[in-house]
Amino acid sequence: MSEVQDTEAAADAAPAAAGTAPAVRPHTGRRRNEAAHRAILDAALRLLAESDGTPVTIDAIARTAGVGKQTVYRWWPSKGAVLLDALTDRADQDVHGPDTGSLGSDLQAFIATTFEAAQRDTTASALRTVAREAARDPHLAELMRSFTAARRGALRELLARGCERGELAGEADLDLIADQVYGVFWYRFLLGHAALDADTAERLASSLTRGNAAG
Amino acid sequence: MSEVQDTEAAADAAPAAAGTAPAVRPHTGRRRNEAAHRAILDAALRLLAESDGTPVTIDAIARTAGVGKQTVYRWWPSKGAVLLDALTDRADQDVHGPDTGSLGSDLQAFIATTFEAAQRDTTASALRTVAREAARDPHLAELMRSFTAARRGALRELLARGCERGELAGEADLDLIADQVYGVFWYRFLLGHAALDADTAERLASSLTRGNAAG
DNA sequence: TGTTTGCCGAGACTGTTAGTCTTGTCAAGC
DNA sequence: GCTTGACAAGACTAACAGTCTCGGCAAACA
Repeated sequence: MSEVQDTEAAADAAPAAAGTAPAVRPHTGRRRNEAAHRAILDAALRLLAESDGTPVTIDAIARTAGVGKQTVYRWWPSKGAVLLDALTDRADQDVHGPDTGSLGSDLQAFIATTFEAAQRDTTASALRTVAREAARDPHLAELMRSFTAARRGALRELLARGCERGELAGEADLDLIADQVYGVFWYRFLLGHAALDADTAERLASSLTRGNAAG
Repeated sequence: MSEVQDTEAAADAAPAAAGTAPAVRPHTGRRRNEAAHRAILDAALRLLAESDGTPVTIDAIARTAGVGKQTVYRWWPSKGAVLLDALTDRADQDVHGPDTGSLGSDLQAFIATTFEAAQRDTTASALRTVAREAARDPHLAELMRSFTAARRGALRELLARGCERGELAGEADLDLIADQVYGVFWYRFLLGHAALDADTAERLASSLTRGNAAG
């Protein structure tokens, strides 16, 4: 997700003919400071986790990281990009559902894991804040869309395996089932009117399995 | 939902004893202009409907309504309150689910109606904008919470009827079922990655009915 | 060693918007 | 006619995203 521009990658290109575009030349000057990069991500994550719902500002991130604002914008194109990068930085990027051989237990494990991961203290507040910011920031919204699409895709695969095994009806709408899972998750997560606990995960999994079973 | 302060309502209270709070006295001076109130709501609704995702500003509402900004704040406490009021102004406030005697058809009708209502051109854009604003505005978020709670309550009643009739298992989690409906709805409505059509409503209703049937 | 290049921190600056405050006007009642 | 309080207009404040500028410093190279 980091937007590091690699100037050196093109350094071995042939020199441009005279009179055309300026010659590609090797990188010179001071290099980007990886420590600043990390400090920004760490600061963003900490502020996100500590946020009580109020938006996290770029000024605060830069100040906390001991970094100039311009440095933030040198590495990321917008505030949203920093926030989402901070959030996904340490999370497994390749989501992989469990594969126990039974749809019921796979699904329940997947849902329970999702619920649990979002409840972890540092994550919950950060995720909520990012979701809130995404509502206003089209750039972040796009990043969130691909983020959620990846998760949904993993769940869909899990469901497809169940379908192949004949545990789900052939005409079952896998996308709708996935959206029921993530719909409940986000709805409860953002409104906070009801729990997202292991018991809920179990009920949800069994309701979905029964509701879309073959036969 | 209008936050009209009714100064006159307390006018017939007994005069305060000397030395305590100032005496309640009848209203004097120019009265509030009901036409301005309506003009603001109409302007807000129109701007919400026309909004292409960019936030609707108070300045724009006031200018469109031909009204001073202060007048807006005289009637409503915050921008969010105006927006939600504009949105709910014409909607049925008392949500009532259908009652055909069969859970399956009741549920399907309820979901289909919900999906359909949200798709109406003027509503969809307005609802999306209000949801986006609610993400940043705690006051509006609170109003939205009670707004959604009312809808969820109507759905829950519908489900409770089905439960009494024995169409749902006694141990079925009615709140979870309701949250699946509204979860899918908001998830798809806000992300826009999949349709909210009559077919989806039917599949969702039947999946929920089968997944939580008695026996 | 000295020069060039480009990142660095610091912070001033611009533009936008929510919400408040001010001013002069106008209508309702006494 | 006087008092009261709503009214339109718009100046003002405070936040915040994102840009720009500046002097400083480190990496490569001559």
